[in-house]
Amino acid sequence: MSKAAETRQMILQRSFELIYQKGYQATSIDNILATTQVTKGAFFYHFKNKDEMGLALINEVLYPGMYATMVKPLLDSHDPVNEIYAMMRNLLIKIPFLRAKYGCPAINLIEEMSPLNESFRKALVRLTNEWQDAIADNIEQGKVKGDIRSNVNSKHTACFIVAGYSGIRNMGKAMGSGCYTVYLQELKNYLQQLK
Amino acid sequence: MSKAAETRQMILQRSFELIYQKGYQATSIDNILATTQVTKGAFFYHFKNKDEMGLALINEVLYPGMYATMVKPLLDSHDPVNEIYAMMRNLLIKIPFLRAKYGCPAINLIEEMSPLNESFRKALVRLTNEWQDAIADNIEQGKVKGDIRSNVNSKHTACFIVAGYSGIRNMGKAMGSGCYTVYLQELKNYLQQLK
DNA sequence: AATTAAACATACTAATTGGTATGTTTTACA
DNA sequence: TGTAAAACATACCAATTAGTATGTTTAATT
Repeated sequence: MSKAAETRQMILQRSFELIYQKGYQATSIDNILATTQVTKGAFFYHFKNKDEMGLALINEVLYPGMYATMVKPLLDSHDPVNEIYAMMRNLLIKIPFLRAKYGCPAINLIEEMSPLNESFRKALVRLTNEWQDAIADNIEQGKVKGDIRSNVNSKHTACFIVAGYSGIRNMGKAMGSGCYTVYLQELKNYLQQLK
Repeated sequence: MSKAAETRQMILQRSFELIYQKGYQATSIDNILATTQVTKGAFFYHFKNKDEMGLALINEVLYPGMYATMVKPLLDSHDPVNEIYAMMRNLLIKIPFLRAKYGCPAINLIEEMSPLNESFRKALVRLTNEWQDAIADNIEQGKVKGDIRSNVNSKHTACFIVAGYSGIRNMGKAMGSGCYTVYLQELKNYLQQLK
């Protein structure tokens, strides 16, 4: 990776962390410059404006990260229901970067920016759909295997599960991580009942 | 109500609508002044600062509104499961003020302000808990009546339901109101299975 | 109706915002 | 190794921010 590409990457990474904790609009460019030690000239050489940086951040940092932890574990599944649960448990309590107080970076961006920026919205819908589809595919495989009732609507169920995750991330911000374990218990019940 | 009280109430009401659509931090005081036709002197006569106004807004506008639509319909329930579903359906698709694009004002505030302002967080936790408790009480009544299995954990179930609502409000921002009906169908399944 | 405090108005401020104009320094390559 | 373009640095700008200082008007009570 060239030095310029490294600078760009570093700006995206640090901005991602700042925005995760403070929100997109509340994170100023000067704020990013201070934590990256990059000058304004360098920043605006790499990105036309703040929103273009934000979009790059979604596609180049958020998307790969979420694909690895949310989608990949569900592909070529052997034990569908347990894999969905394990993925969720991993996501909620095994990734040190994600803290209850700050929620989930993807959910945060959807919440804050979807109504304000159409480009952001579309990029974030893509992430959500990919996750939802992976969950639905997983459930379909469970149906083929006979692990899951044939009258389960996989897409609807996937939507319900995604909503649950999104919601518990929101609750966690106000209530702390305690509600994660409660949620996981009920998720297990819900998944069990699909059998 | 005295004229001063009316002014104060009007500021809170209009601010509530603005903040609902743009977010708390993105709504400037000048912005509020423009839509209320109130001058800066009047604003700062009624509120010490922006955050105090925000807190008043939570307690005096958000709280009563949400109590009426989310808590009250669940008290003294005759048909627990159906009342939870009806409340949710009403909340999601029967209140014209609430639009999918802008989500739920309470959820929005939790998401944006919980990590940033401890007073806001506490006030919002109170709302959430009150709703969650009303749902749990409703389920307990269902257990007494024999409508709901005795091995259902009412508090956990309530948490799961609240998370679901919060999450579908988030998804609705990105995907539109279509996902509401999908969610409601799966919620019905979930509630049915508590019987 | 007179009075006085409550209620509101106007004009300002210092700090911060995203972004630009105009430089200087690196770095890759001929 | 010379050179041109890529990569970065500095100094600025106009607009916006929350908040204040200092007024004037309105309204409730005697």
